[in-house]
Amino acid sequence: MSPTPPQKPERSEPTIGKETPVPSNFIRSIVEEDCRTGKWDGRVATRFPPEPNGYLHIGHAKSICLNFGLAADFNGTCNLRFDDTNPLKEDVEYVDSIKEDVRWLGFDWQDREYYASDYFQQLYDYAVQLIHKGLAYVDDLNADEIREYRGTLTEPGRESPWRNRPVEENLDLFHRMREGEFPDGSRVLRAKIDMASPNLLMRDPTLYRIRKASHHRTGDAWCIYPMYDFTHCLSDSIEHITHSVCTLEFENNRELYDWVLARLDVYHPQQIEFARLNLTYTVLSKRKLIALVENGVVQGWDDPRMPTISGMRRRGYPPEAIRNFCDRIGVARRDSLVDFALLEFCVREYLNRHAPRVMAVLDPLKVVIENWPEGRTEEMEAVNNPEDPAAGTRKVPFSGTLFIERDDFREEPPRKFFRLAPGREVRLRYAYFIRCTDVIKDPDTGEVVELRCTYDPETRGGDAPDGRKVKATLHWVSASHAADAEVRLYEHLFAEERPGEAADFLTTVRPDSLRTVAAKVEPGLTGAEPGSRWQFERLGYFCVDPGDGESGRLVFNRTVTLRDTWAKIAKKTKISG
RNA sequence: UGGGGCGUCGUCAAGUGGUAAGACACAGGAUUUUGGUUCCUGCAUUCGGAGGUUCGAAUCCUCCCGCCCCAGCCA
Repeated sequence: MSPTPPQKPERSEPTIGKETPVPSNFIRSIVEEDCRTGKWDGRVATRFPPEPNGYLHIGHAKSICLNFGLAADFNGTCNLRFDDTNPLKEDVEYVDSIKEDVRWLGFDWQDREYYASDYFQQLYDYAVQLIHKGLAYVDDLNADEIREYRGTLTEPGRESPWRNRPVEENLDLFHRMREGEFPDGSRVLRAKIDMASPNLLMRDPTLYRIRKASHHRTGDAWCIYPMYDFTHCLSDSIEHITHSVCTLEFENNRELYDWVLARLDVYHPQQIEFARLNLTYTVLSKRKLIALVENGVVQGWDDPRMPTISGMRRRGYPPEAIRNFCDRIGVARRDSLVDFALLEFCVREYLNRHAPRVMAVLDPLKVVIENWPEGRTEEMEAVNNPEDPAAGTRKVPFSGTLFIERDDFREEPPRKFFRLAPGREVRLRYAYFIRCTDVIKDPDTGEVVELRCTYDPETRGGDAPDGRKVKATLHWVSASHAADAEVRLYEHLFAEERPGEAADFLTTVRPDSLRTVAAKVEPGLTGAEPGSRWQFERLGYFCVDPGDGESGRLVFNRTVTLRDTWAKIAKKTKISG
């Protein structure tokens, strides 16, 4: 007998459009006002400027949705620009993953893929201009000395002895820095601003440093590299960005950007800062995420427990849900910690409407129907998605030997436990009512190893002609027809709501964030497409692992559980599940 | 204790002088062949605190308190 072919799995088509209108926020208001007054001639040009030194995470998604969303809604453009000014930390692996993730999230930068490294010559020329104007100088102080001279939060800094070198000497030295005449760390180019500024970033910030390292894009063409602050504001200027949206910690840098752009007398975008995203039970700092990967706490950047876009993709989070989440959390200037439950809500909301239902038993308990005709198999008709009539129905084989969920049986049922127990009758979804007549245990361990039941032939499909009711409906799988699958059950990676606040966040990692079980799934799932998303009825949403499904093995990652009212009752009444 | 920011429900978040939206979470209840979904209902007499201005303040003023960011040749 050939099993029903897999249903059409739920898959996301990348879309640029919004599912629901985006709630407004102070940045949209500014953009709206600027369009109204014609401040930028009605132009809206944003950009998403990642450094290719790590994978994108949900915090980046907030910025991506904001910047691309602004562009889409105001008929503008959003550039993808890599701020790749530090060859020591950056790599093409990261630029590739970033592009893939932005695309997967549903955004399109068309031909506007830029790299700060493409501006190196122009940036160099700008630096020379500053030197000409007496606004930048080559400093021979080393890193330690520069730090000493900088002063502290409460004390002004001191001027470097090299600060007042003649322009010609600075020009010559800077040129020779570029030519590779000096070793790494021996000299830097600094802006000549104000060593007594209360804003430390204005105390003669470094503009260029010597780094004889090859760059993933420019190779060995350069041995001096511009600093982020100098590069970033000028890159925005070069690209004629109108609204340079960034996170709050760059507010202090704005004074420096204003200084650079004003002294160079170039196009001057408007910077607007917003609060970065923080999520409960997770960390979002690049440093900490790298630590998780490098310490082997997780299996890689795309481990389903990671808050990275690639991790969430592998976990089964649909891009639509992530976008919706980003729209719901809002954009404001106050520090915030968003409840992870909101993300899960968005995931469930989307998956409820789109994921086909299927039956799978994660912790199988054998059930033998004693009055079932020997060798008989029936095809039960099951609804693919009650939320979507167009999803149709499928056939699921039923026989006299089944598996049900071990959690669905209790020898001594506690109060409010509606599921199977000795003598009790329940419904098997889309099949028959069954009644438990006997419990078979392992004589040594006392563990329940099998249930003997009888079925009522009158209840085919799940309704009793005599109108009698049952209080529970259980999912099941026919033992001889079921397919084997490995199912990975994920929990939060961290035990603490704010792991980042622990002295050592690695100590808050849960040892049980991943549990792997051998499950029995309905035969139609055989050959399910990698990345496809399903609802295992009564359990949760699961996604076929895109990577580990080779050699015909079926591997599912649990995306998120269904809301579980029983678990809440059980917990509340101190009944262990 | 220099400078820059921020403080509205458990968590996000509207509100910009006229008498506290919405969402998540949570708690009840209805419907249900997923203890799912859906649907009702409840959930800030109060906006970090104290004064003041005003007929009227979360919104204006003053002082105070708390939290975040900045001392990379990282971004």
